[in-house]
Amino acid sequence: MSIARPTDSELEILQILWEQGPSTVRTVNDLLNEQRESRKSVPANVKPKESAGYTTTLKLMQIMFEKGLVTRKEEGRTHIYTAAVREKDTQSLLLQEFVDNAFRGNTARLVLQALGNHEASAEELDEIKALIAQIEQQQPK
Amino acid sequence: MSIARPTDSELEILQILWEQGPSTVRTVNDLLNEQRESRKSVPANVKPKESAGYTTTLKLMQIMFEKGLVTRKEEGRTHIYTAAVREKDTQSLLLQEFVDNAFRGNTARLVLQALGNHEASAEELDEIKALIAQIEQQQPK
DNA sequence: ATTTTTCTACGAAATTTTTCGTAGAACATG
DNA sequence: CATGTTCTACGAAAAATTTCGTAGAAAAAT
Repeated sequence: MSIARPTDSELEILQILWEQGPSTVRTVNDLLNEQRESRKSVPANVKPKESAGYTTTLKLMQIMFEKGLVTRKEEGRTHIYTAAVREKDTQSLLLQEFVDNAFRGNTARLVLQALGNHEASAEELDEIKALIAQIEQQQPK
Repeated sequence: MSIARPTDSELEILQILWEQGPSTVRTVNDLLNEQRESRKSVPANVKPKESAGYTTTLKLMQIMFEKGLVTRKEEGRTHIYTAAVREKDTQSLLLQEFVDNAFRGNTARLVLQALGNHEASAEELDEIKALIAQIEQQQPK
């Protein structure tokens, strides 16, 4: 069986687990709401979500457990949740899907669009140039 | 009022309108199902959709009309639909949302990931290098 | 002139995703 | 120990998206 695709809400929780490491529902819920609060001011944000109730987050994490997106272990009365999928792998999966849906599989156009929209720093550009050079090296011609 | 965000199914229809230009529901539905049929063989495809019934596509396009994603004009008994949003603008919107959700706004990482996953051709790489050079020119240092 | 096909409109079922209320157990606090 | 807080479990409502059935008008085919 392959890795289940996380929904948007599930992804939000995974982000926190990746960043924080193993956490309780309480911690995840608190951080989630902090983030949502601060993102309200970001102009580029289309539809900022409201603060999530505790049981909402709990239920989501239980579903993620069933799907195999997270593992958990009992620590006294509470559960400690850990991401069961790697950030890179998940991003790769979602990116593949996204480039198919929105760019018809044309990765180059996505990259160009991303670079075009975005105020790229010199460091970022250097990083990208380095990667390109590396790819060119591997597949010469 | 801002541009409504298309759902996945709506995006699929927009893709066809962008590619074909103004079309009837019949045409869109036929092409849609052709595409879905051929995509079934693509291995990277997670959950290939089934063939869509005619009224399903009709209903979707009616909804898109209400949302302002498409315009239409009567041509005898039938309607000719036209995309009311530009492909670039829509991609830009969706990309912004995606990079926020899946990469926490880190565009550089998305670009690196995209280049890393993808078998980039020399032409694509050249194109990207050219754009980078251009950006560096505009914001020297 | 019937019958069959092809449209639109539209309500509503089916699905998927998200949110929440309630209940009961464990724990903490006074 | 009584009271209030904090857990999990779980059903089910709410919301968002997708799919489809039915009806009626117009057009095409027989």
